[in-house]
Amino acid sequence: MAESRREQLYEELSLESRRYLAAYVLFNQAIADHLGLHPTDVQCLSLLTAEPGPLTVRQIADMTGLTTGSATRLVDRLERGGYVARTPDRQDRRRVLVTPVPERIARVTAVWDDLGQAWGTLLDGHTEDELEVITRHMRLAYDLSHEQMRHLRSLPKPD
Amino acid sequence: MAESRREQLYEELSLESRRYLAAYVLFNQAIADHLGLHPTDVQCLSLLTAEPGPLTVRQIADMTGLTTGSATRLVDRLERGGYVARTPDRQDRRRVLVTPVPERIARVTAVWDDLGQAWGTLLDGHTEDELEVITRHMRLAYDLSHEQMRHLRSLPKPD
DNA sequence: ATAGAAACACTGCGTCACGCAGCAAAGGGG
DNA sequence: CCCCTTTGCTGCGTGACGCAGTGTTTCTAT
Repeated sequence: MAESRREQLYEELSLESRRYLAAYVLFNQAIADHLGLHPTDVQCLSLLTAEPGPLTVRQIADMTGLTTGSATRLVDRLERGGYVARTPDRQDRRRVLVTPVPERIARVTAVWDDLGQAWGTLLDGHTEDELEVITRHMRLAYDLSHEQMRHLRSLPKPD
Repeated sequence: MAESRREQLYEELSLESRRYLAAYVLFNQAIADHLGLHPTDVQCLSLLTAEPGPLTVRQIADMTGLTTGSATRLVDRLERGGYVARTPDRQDRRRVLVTPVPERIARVTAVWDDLGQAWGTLLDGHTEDELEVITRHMRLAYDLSHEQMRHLRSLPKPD
């Protein structure tokens, strides 16, 4: 029966994605350990380098799920470590722009690139169609999770 | 040229997976917030329910990346909250088996199921082949990340 | 058989990331 | 001009975490 076949595929994907996501958390921790940073810091650097322009403290807070206070402390740590620099925004003088420092960031990206190479060989085993399927799925999952988060936050807490 | 086409697909997937993973972290936090738990606790419950049998404290420590001491505290919290129960292992009396409490866990899975339904409709948009492609990719990425972690931990820290 | 080593879970202890509440400065709207 | 919001920063307290050490149980080697 085709129905149970699909069910089985759903079950497999559910299980596999959980393992996949758990592995990512561990992986992020390992990188942070290796660099002497905190997982949150690495996450922040990942977001910073993924964006084209500089980010404000508030944007960092939103993207990491921290409060603005904690985001300030986060930027403090990264600035003290020399990973980022603070720049006042001329348009809106309330804002502070956080820009990555390329030379220092290079240490982090060096680790990523080293690992990215192995990742590349993994991707080489995929056809272009398959790559598109995976990318599309992640984009959909991304959109859905954001939608779910809004839904979740609008709900009352069961306590 | 097909080469740059592939490069572009790699770039897209790289970017999309980073957003995907960042969203997962936020999502996990949102669920934890909603339930009045910590992200680590939710992660642990996710792992517990994903496994068929009970886990030992050490296994939990390994799967979450915590020390055994912190894992003990984690199980303490979950036990106090009524989510899990400690059971001594008869075969190896050093070990403590941690089993989820179905009634209490139901609260968590209820959230997941509610979200899983929306996830289901997302998956309905995929063909069976596509599902297999995605699952396979995640399994490969899982294996690779574990391999990389071993590699990373064997390296000296650049400090 | 028995001493030594290893594994497991647990417990003080100190550190520090985080949320909370309050603050001043800067922007936007009536 | 006042009011309200937004932005980022700062005390303060909490608590999750790593570290190191303990007792108990299991494995190993001679």
